[in-house]
Amino acid sequence: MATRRRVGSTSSETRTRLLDIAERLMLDEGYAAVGSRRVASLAGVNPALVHYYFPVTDDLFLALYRRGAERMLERHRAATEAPQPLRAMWKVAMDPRGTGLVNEFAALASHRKAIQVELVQYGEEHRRLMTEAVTRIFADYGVDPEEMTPTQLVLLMTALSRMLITEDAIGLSLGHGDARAIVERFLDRYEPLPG
Amino acid sequence: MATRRRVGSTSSETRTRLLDIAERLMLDEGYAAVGSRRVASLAGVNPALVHYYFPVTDDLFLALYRRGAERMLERHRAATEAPQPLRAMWKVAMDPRGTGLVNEFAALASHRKAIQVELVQYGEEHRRLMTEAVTRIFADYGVDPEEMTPTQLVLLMTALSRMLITEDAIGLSLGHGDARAIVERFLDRYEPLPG
DNA sequence: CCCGGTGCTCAACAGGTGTTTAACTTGGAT
DNA sequence: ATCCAAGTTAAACACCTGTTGAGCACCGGG
Repeated sequence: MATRRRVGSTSSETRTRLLDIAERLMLDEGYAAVGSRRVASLAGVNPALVHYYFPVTDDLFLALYRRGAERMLERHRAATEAPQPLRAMWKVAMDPRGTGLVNEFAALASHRKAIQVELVQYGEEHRRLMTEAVTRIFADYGVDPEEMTPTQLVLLMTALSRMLITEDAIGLSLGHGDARAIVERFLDRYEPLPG
Repeated sequence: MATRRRVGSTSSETRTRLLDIAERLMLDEGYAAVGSRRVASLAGVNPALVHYYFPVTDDLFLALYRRGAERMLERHRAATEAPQPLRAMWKVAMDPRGTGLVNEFAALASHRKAIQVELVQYGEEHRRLMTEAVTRIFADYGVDPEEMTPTQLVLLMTALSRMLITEDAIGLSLGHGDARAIVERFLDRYEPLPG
């Protein structure tokens, strides 16, 4: 029963190429456009090859998600070590590629249980790490928790960046300047720019 | 050329039922699950009937979107006339059904131009109306624009409610209490509860 | 009484999808 | 020189999709 078939190695260049294509497809046309046949044809290979590396399509999505999540985690970790860590974190959050993928996966998770589980796991870990980092930074800066708690800044950045990026993608930008100012006024107070 | 086929009346009960089913499907399984055949089978009718009311699938999506958008607009307009209008607006924004649909359509718009156009139009009108209402309310309450501008409150509510509802839907709620407090602390100041 | 329109179905076309099975090719180790 | 394993393909199965053209059943107005 269920003699598992051969599966391609994780370090294969082709595998990476397939993931790159799937990622671009997801950002350009949404998760519904991603599938073994579509990815295969864009890569100029046979659909069966996609299944050689990703036996079922959920495996493709999961691999894509994990790769993106780990990159994002690493970028945020690096941000906490920057000279102005809060600004660096905000910059990472405002990256259209990273946050765009997160948005797409959030939509996908609504009807793919395997993705949902992974999303929640990573989401909680990510939030925990961010909050811990901001807690240290706030202690350093002497931020009054009555003004803003670490959790609040983290969720504020997350919510605003997601909305701004989603809306920018469809060409809606009414009030975006004001929205950014919510976070940036806070940043100006605790991490003032040289100018 | 293009002899347009017969199209069912807008006031038909069946048409409304089809829209209701499409809406539930969209909320439960995401936009990718919505289509003429799927909707037809859930309604227990022939797929051709769906095309009788909605010649092509985009028509279904557009009708669904317009209905939802108008309902949402009306609810928000009613909220501005409530005794505590800011609280009422926040309550409307935090309704999972309405905001859930908005989220799903935002994802859909990325690869359906017709939807995108409609979404931007409605989005801008909605935001404008909300901002005007809040401007009047702020003038009434004497809110210092240094503390918060009307636009900022509108976008803050929108961004936070979208994120909270999206995440709740997949079972991620870390820090949500703190996030809600960002808005609710402001509400407490200007629209204090009786207790 | 029949005529026209409305609601609805049947059956099909044309295409897309995920997935599997077997087999081919190629390059390195033995 | 040969054997094996990895990368890759061709072909097919089974299914789901949007969409259409013709035609059915019914019902109210002439």
